[in-house]
Amino acid sequence: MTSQDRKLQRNFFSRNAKIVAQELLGKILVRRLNNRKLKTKIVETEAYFGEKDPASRARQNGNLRKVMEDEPGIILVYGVHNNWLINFITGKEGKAEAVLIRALEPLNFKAKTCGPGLLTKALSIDKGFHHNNIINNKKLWLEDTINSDNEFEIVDSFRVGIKKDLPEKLRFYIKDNPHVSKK
DNA sequence: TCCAGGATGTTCT
DNA sequence: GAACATCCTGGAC
Repeated sequence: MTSQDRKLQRNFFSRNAKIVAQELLGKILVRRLNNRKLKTKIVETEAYFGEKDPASRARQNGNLRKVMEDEPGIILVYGVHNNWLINFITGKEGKAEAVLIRALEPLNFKAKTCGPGLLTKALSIDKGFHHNNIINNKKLWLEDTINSDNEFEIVDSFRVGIKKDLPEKLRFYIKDNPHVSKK
């Protein structure tokens, strides 16, 4: 199996954000920085729905919603509280769904990645990645897990740090992982 | 009680 | 439409 085979393709993202959020857990996020590859494992995600989600800024920001309605696999970088947050567009076009990456586990380097703002700093992800494609990207992409490294338990809960939340559990994380921002 | 981080809200271009 | 500053919440000491 080549590295290309393990890359997550567009059909992975073209499903409901809630499903994609759960299946992204344990996947490998690779960031090519300078001359090395920084590998991280996704340990915490949240699903967002731009249209009816009171927590989503895409609700009032027309530009963000436009991106969320774009095709699945698009990277959405969003500035908040002087930090950058990274999302992946999911669902069918025009659906305005996205998955927020909240926490990562660094595999071959050390960094503080227990939070959406911290992980973007650790990987040098900024506004330059906005509206790029995760599927065909030279600097940032996702890979499926190589072997049976998928032995973990997924926990669902309500989202964190949000003023107005939906009455749904849209936050997912790997149980007992030390890099999750909150238990 | 203090420090750090975070899908908020406002302002500038 | 995009950038920034402030406020609020959660975790650490």
